[in-house]
Amino acid sequence: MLRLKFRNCRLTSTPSRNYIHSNAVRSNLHSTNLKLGDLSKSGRVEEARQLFDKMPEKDEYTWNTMIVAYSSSGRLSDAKELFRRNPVKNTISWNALISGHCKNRSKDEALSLFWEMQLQGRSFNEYTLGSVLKMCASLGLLQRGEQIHGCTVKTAFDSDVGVVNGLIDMYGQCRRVSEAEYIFKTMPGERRNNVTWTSMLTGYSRNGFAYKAIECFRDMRREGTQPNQFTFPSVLPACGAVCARRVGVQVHGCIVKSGFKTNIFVQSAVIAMYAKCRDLETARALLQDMEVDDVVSWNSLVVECVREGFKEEALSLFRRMHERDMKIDEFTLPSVLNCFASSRTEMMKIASSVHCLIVKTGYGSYKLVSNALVDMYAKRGTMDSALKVFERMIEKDVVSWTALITGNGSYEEALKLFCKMRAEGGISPDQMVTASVLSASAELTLLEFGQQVHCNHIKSGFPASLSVDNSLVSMYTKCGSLEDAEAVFSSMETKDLITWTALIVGYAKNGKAKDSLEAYKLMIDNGVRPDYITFIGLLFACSHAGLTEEAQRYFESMRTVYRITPGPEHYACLIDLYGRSGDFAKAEELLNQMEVEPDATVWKAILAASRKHGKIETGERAAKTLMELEPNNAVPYVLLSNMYSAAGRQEEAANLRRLMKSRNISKEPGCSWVEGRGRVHSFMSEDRRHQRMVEIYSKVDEMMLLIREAGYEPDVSFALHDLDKEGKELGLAYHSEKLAVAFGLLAVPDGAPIRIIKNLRVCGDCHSAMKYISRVYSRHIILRDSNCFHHFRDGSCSCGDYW
DNA sequence: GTAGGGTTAG
Repeated sequence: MLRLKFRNCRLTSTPSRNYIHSNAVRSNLHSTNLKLGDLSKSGRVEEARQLFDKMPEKDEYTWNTMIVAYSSSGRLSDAKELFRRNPVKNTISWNALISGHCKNRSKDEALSLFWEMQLQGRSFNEYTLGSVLKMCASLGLLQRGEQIHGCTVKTAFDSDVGVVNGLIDMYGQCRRVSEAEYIFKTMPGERRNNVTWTSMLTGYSRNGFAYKAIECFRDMRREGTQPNQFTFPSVLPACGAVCARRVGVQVHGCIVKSGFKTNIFVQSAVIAMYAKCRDLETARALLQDMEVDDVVSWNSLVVECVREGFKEEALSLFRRMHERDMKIDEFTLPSVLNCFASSRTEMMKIASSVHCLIVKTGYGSYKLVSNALVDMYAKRGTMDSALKVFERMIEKDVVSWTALITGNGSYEEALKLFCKMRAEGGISPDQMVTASVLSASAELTLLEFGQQVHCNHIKSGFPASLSVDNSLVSMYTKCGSLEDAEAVFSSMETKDLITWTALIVGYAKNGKAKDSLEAYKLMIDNGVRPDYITFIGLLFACSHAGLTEEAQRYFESMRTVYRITPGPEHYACLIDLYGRSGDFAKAEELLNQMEVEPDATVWKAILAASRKHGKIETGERAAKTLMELEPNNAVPYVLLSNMYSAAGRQEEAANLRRLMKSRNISKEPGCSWVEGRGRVHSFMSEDRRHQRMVEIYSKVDEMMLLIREAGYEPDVSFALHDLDKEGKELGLAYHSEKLAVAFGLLAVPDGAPIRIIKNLRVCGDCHSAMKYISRVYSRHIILRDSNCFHHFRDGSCSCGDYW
């Protein structure tokens, strides 16, 4: 009000001569300032500097425009120097300088200018906050961003829509979607502009919340806000991510109507969307119709062709890019390299020529390209080449490590690499590497390690991912921790075939046949089609629970309902079941009916059945085939020799043992291990290497005493042959699994289950002892042997004494 | 008339 009055006053008074003169100068200055601004905007900084130096008179605007010219072209020290010399500094001068540092990602400098500004008594405003927030967003500086958020609340700038937009974007880019959502939802609806909507949408889309992104797009239009060239490239990837082609087509229609059709960002996103929705034809046609050869659009199509397995098409696109003299970039090459990761060996020649091209063109120094090279070599099993590329990389990121970890054939090596990645610092695991490491932990049955990876993943704040959740379900079942597997399973919003199958197989291997079949029923009710693996789980469950009729029914439905040809694994389960339930003839009949070549698993089942039924002839056939299939396996020798002994054919038994010796085949030594406090404690039979050996042996003695009182009788048929009775009993007492359980009783806290893993099948005497131990000590003992899990609780075992 | 906020390709 005051200012208005003052202005009016000036306007009504008669202008003096001096005033007219100064007005003329001002108008001259004004037009030069505008010229300076134009030069700055078009990036002609040197010309701007020359003009600035020549100007006889300068005002605030002149100085600020020149600071902007330097600042936005990255000449930060020039900007700073000019800022220092500027006699008419104002808030805009500060903002211009800070914005330059923010755009240049000089975060320390930018933030210290931000604080310095305030120390010098100059308050920041909505523009300052906007710049700094954008920098926090693009660098993922969550803590700084939160600090700035605090400033906006204290100074009430959080009512400025530009600042709010910056906050939403910052939280979105720092993967804090719920914070972004909270700010978005609590602001008055009428204040949201299209930047607000687009920022929220982008937050959803980038963080894997595709459906929410699509919903956000609909709400935006419903509220009457027009989407623009920024909105479309954000919503389209969300449609692609969930294969929502119909929604994608609607968005496409909206684009055509809105006139953003020719925008290169929009167009490339449309092509990518169709390609992701497996409509390569439309994608190809759109690419053909484009007025310019846009490398991004071509790249998206190459990527999708690779993903859909059309390698030839991808390579031909790549060739055509060459022919059209398009600039191949660091995004084209990784997709092309992906073609070779899983291709035939003949293709490696082309792969080598692409690698040469990369070296020649200097693209080897691009992270994306090197990552793809590491990935390709690792997946092809040429780890030395992969490591060579990896070690030469200056800046390794989580993708580089993932390529190395996932491609590695050895699980142990994979975990070591993962630990190394964590130890070298600065790199936090993402969903891809988490899923991969969880699978490796599962294969090695490292529950504690898997749990740590799980905890880390929760803390990381990544949204739910199907592949991580599936790996978790699988890891927990493979480590015998069904409660945890169930907890993850029931927390999952979407489940796929892999999820259900992991649970079905998991229950089966943990002796929970009923739950396994129940889960199968639920899966079918949920409209999920079973596959080859699902049926292995189901038949395994049936065979271990003696459910002959059910097994036959499932086996039939495999072929008749789901058109899946049964494989050797399925036959092995059924043969095992018949053998065990006493129907040897059926087992043999099934063997002869097999459409596929029987493998070692099938012959092992036949051998076990023959042994149980004393069918030496079939046993001989099975054992001999097994000796050929697995020349280093001692099992067929031992089992057949035992069958001879049992039939009183001692000489043949001895011959077989001699043959075994002459072929240098020995029984794989039994080994049991317990995981504890980040260490694996392993025990062999009569092992005396452990640090707490004395304690462990006296615990074994106590154990044996207590369980004998409870009714346990040692079964010396499982002991070595050439000892007297007492020696045999002692030998039994110090079997690896008994040492492991004794250690577990000493080291595992009361109430927690003792988890043991054994490389071979558990010995019959140990199995019986474990049952007693679980009762006498009131402990849940979980023993995973080479075949399945045994949950010993209160004197009985989940396997129903069959393994 | 000077300063801030949203976008595509692995």
